Amino acid sequence: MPKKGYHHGNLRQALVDAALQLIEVRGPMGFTLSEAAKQAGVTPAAVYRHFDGREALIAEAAEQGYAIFADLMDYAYQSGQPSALKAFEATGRAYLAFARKYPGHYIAMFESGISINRSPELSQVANRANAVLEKAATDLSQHIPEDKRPPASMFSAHIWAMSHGVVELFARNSPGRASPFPPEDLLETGIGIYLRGLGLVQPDD
Amino acid sequence: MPKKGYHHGNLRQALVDAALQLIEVRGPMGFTLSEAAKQAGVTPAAVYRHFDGREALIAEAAEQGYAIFADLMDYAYQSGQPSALKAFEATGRAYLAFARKYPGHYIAMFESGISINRSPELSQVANRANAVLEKAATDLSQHIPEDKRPPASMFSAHIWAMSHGVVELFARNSPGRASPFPPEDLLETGIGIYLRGLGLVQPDD
DNA sequence: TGTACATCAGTGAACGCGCGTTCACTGATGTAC
DNA sequence: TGTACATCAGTGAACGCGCGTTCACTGATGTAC
Repeated sequence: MPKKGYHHGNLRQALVDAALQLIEVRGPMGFTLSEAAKQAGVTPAAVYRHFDGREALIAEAAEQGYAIFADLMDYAYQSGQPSALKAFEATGRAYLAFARKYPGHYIAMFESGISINRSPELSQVANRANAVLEKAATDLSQHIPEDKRPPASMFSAHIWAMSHGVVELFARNSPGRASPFPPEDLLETGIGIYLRGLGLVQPDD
Repeated sequence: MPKKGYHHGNLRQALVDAALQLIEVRGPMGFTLSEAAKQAGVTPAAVYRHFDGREALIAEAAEQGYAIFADLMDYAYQSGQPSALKAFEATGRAYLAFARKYPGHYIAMFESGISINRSPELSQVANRANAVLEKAATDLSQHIPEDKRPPASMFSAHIWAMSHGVVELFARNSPGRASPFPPEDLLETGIGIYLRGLGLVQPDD
């Protein structure tokens, strides 16, 4: 974060980065605009040159998070092609990998309390992320006999819920609530059992 | 909340109740000691007659929540006996029912950031709640062939994760993130598919 | 039953603090001539 | 290349606010005699 004198050069992004780090360390509500400004080497008032206020800064952090998230999910999905099953499993892993690698973004997105409908840009990029998971679920559900096929959106909601639950309960440093299993294993086996329940993987695999 | 004059009568519990309501409305960090005191009809300083401070008040709310939670889970478990399957499914439903009926407690327990190891009493009652779910999982896993039986604690972690995920993503009023399905249905079907994956319910059920 | 007194729950004023936000300003940058 | 000037990113002082916490106090309660 080199300060080049009076003018910063790239303050906007420096503020977002500072916010992300603070959100990660202090929690979604422990984040303060003033501290983010200080960390970027700037007066709190300077923030207002780039953002409408505290909330707008968090929203930008979340928006960038959703963009990374969507890219990651999409990459995972592509990497599993042409197997619908492999693609689906890869997106599941990508979810947890994202939460681990970008905890600040993850918190801004899911725990900061900002509404997804705050701005058109935000809701658009959030929907893009969601669409990847739903696409993977739709592909996969083609392999289930039509009459016992659950709606793909339900299917993806199940996986999303389990992934999110694993992250929140076991992958965050919630003191004293550590699982006896690595979160990655927990999610992998959980999704495996779920898919077997759908008849998508063989009982003896 | 009748104030009986100078002495309140049951201020301690009134403060906990006020805290719960505020936590529910304002979020885990939006809660303030001063506001809870005001809502209980009392000076902020009066809180210190009953609690060591802000955190202790939240911890008490969480502790009461865990106690209710454990009772509810236990009741559900008992109500399903002697069928291990029915007992297990009932505990799953009880999880969501608790989150819906006691949102303030739920948030204090899982989203306020207080550590479960803050006090022996807290960790004890939290473990009691957890133990019920694990017991139900253990019972049920007896019906799985021994060689392909996952550890019961993994099993219960899966269900816990999915339940928690459904609550956080779809049962809370996260604006714009509403599921197209009622959370209860989502959890019911999700657990159903998972149990089928374990070979515990028949494919044609 | 009535009085004296110990207990202790709640008061109210005060504290220092950091917050988000505003405002008139200043000084670095880059462009026009 | 050098100068004048417009632009605008960041300053720094100030604001009002509500927070958690402390303290010496007061007055209601309930018990001993």
